Amino acid sequence: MRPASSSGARRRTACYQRRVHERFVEVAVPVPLAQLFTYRLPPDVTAAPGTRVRVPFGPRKLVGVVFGEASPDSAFDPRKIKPIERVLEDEPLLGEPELALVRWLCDYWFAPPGEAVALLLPPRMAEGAEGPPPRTRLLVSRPAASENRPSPPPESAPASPRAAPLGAKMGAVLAWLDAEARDGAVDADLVRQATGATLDTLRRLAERGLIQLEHERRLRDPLAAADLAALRSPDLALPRLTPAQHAAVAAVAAALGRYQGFLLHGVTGSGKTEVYLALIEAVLARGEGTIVLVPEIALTPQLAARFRARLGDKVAVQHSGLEPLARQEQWVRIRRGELPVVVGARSAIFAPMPALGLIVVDEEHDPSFKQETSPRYHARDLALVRGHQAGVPVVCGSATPSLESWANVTRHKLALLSLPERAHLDRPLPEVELIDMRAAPAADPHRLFSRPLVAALEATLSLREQAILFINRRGYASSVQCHTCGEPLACSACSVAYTWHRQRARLICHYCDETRPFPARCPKCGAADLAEVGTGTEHVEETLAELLPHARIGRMDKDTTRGNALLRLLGQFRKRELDVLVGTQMVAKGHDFPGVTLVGVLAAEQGLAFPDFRAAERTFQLLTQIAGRAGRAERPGRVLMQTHLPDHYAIRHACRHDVLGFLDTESELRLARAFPPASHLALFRVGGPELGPVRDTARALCDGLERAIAQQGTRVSVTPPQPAPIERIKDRWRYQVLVRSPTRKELRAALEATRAAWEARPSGRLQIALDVDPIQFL
DNA sequence: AGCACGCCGACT
DNA sequence: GTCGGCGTGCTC
Repeated sequence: MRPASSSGARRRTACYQRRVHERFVEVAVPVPLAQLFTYRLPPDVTAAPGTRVRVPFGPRKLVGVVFGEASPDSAFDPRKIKPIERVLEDEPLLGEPELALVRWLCDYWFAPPGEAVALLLPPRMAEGAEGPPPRTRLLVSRPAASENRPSPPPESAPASPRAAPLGAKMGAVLAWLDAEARDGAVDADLVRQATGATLDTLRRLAERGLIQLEHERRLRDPLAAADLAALRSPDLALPRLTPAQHAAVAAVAAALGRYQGFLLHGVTGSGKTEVYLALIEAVLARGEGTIVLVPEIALTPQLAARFRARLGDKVAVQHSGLEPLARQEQWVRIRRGELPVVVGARSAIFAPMPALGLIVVDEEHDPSFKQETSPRYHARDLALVRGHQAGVPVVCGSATPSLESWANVTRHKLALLSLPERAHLDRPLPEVELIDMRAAPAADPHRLFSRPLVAALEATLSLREQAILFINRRGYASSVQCHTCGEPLACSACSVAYTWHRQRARLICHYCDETRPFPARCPKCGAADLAEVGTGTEHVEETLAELLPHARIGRMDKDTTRGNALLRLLGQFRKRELDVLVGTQMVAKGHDFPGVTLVGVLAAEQGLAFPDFRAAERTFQLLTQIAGRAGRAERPGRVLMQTHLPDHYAIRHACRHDVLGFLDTESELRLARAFPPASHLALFRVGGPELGPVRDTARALCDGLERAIAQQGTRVSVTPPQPAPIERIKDRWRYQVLVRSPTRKELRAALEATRAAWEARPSGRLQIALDVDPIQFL
């Protein structure tokens, strides 16, 4: 022991004690920076991980989330550490499991923690708002006693306000109530609408005791009862499982209570949903909850309705169009355990489900599970992580599994469950006929329809059956070209041709939404020689109307499904008020149309030319899904696929419904070309208003990566900077650098080593974005 | 992402 | 003479 003067020792002790009592926490602050910030906890203040705190951040105040205790050996200058200003709640809002999931996300996708925690909170609460206020509605009723009560004596009339003469509005309200709502209460809004009375009138009536006003607390129900009735499909009530379904349910049920990943491969119509429902019921019986992830587009209320019909009001539905307050309220109710089933798109993986028992990812191959804006993450992959962390099984279902999941089956990371037969349908999958458009006789001058397809449509209609026509392009023409100079009309802000929308009579850029009228002359050469090129849904609809004048035709694409129009269209088609539905890939997803016996595909090869190594996979999945739409009820189905590329393996395998054959072929190609799942990718996107700096930044990034790789001696490779397939969007140039590695570890090492280069914001209005496991390459 | 600071052009 | 353009740097 070192001797010390008593005063010095005392000073040291005091200092030491002060430091011991000082506690620091790491806070995720809502800024796009890939780091946590350390704050001092004021004395006697505690903030467990998952608590929201208000903190000073530069010149402003922000609401962040406590991630954990700061490590004492933090390199950050302790004098610069600021204290937390306020702790927003006594009990942590977020649980440790959810925080662990977000930590994993940040680590794997290099995402800013501040942006990632926001995924865990409903919209307003991330900004510091309190929990959702209870929503009430005002109810109006006549007091029961008033009917028998004698009218007030006339002599008291001038003195008592009760007896003051009733205004016309007041009288109308009373009359209306007596007529329409003798017993029970009515929504005040309804009364006001019917009688034209104001809230003030109602209040005055209430003061006189002539009516009664009361507030009723009500829950926001995202799925109105009306939708349920309209969409209930007739074959819902068939809970008997086929042997294959039963085996799948048994396998997963046996794994409840521990982690196990499953790939449920079931052909279209094999009843995967029935398997999910049986499992969810088993999980509910254990007192646990289930998260069900569905692709964005499949969030047609149809699936939700089916879950509701079976599971009642235990189901939370997360809909992208859900109002913030409704979403907030659902979040609270899920957290309280009142809604043990959550059905939602990718963000539902963050649902605050207590006692999680199972996670289901339906249509696991769907690209919409990948978020394409920061924080970029893949919900299917996160589902497996959450399942692993929580120790619960995860079921990924698809008729056309992704190559990634298929590889995981091969590597024994996922257990394969197969539903080879269509359930409750004595029909095999429909026969698919390929029509080689290079040889087939055309039925119309534009050669959109082959004669066999038109004949099949006529036959279908004459039997009073329905058809779906699939063309994966919206608008009328995919471009407008000058015959004299050959230039297509292009958007001024994007390197993209305008799409011609004849119905709106506008040329529209699908990337920046800029529109302009169809010019009389070519803006380049002045010739009045502009011609439509390439076919979209509008053109198909129009041509079909000419070929089949008596057919009732509906069109379903992004342009016709604004707001509630999608539901209306689906309802009309289901009720057979339409004979033919022309549409983009929307028509392929999940809708169950019992009356459809014919499916026509207009350009099966469309999409194969995409500059994306998954182009064949996408096309195969889309065609297989479309083909599965035919003949789902009592009648056999028929599929006709028109194509100019009848020999392509994606099309051939789709025609034979040969999923395993496609997966084999494609797996080998991926291996040969070193693309995922045979390798791991990361994509850097550089964007900015001027080409030069963008290209230079991409170049520098590339050089830095190559130096790091050489130094590390790994097998990672980097492509030279290349313009993105769409080189310019919204007046910004776009370049990309692709990093490829045989192992995840080596990929990460290269990315980590160059962190400083891509994390710091480059000068100017340049930006660098990193996308780990990219899906979208445009 | 904000927000402040700072250094050069056209206006009350 | 100022108001304001957006380049640059920082945020525990």
